[in-house]
Amino acid sequence: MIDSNFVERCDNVVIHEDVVNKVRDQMPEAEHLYDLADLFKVFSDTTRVQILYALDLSEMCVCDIANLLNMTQSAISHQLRILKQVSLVKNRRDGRVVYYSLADDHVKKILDQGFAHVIE
Amino acid sequence: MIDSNFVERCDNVVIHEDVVNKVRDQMPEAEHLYDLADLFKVFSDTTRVQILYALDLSEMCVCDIANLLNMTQSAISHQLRILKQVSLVKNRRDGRVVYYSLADDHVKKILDQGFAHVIE
DNA sequence: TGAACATATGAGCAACCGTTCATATGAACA
DNA sequence: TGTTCATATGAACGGTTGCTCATATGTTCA
Repeated sequence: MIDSNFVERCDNVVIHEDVVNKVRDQMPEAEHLYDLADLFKVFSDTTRVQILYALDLSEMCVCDIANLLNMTQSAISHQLRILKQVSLVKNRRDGRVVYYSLADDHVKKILDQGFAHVIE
Repeated sequence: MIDSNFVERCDNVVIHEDVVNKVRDQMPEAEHLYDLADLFKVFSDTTRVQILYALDLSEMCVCDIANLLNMTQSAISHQLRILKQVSLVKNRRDGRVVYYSLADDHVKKILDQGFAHVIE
């Protein structure tokens, strides 16, 4: 039960001023939370999640991924560009073929943490 | 170095057929990955991330959150509805006031896992 | 060098999303 | 009971996003 005094009407100021002040003090920096939402945004598309899980199993070239997911080479390439921009995947060139793989195992940890919540 | 034979031209079938088949076998169910992307979608908005971090610090009513984040009561209420639909927050009513809190500590784990990646 | 091929990329479009605005709901208090 | 107030919600609008299509880039090989 919250016992802080009702300071003002809600549509003007706050109801529980002390609670709001306490939370405001302890909140992480707004910029960090903005970056955090941006990070999750990358994980919020089915195609990208599928790509990341595929790359966790094996490094793959663009064409293989396109065939695995039954999608256009262009669509996959666009998504890989996004994943690379935020350093979730890295790539290496071997002749004409470009192989992609996960940038680090942190990526998998984030995926798995969410996955655990989904399969329950 | 991947040593599988080049089976077909890329724009028709696959390059590394064995790799694609192996990955296809080991991939999590497509439906799970779809749900996973949907879960991350909820975390992919700054407003919702701020709400979740705030609720981790203290249960709060709609009006307090609106004031904390300097946003409309309506906007916050819409977002809380989304968070409740996917069971990330719960609420209790006390008279006219509705207090929201995190549904479980799994939510914080997902946030923190991402946060660790952001602040590095 | 020129043809073939894997990949990258820019423009454009349709679908989705988060906000605002107006209004409805539901509880308290006079 | 009627007014007040906290919250909920539907419609609408502007911005974002993921795909397609066309084309560019860069490497190989004849």
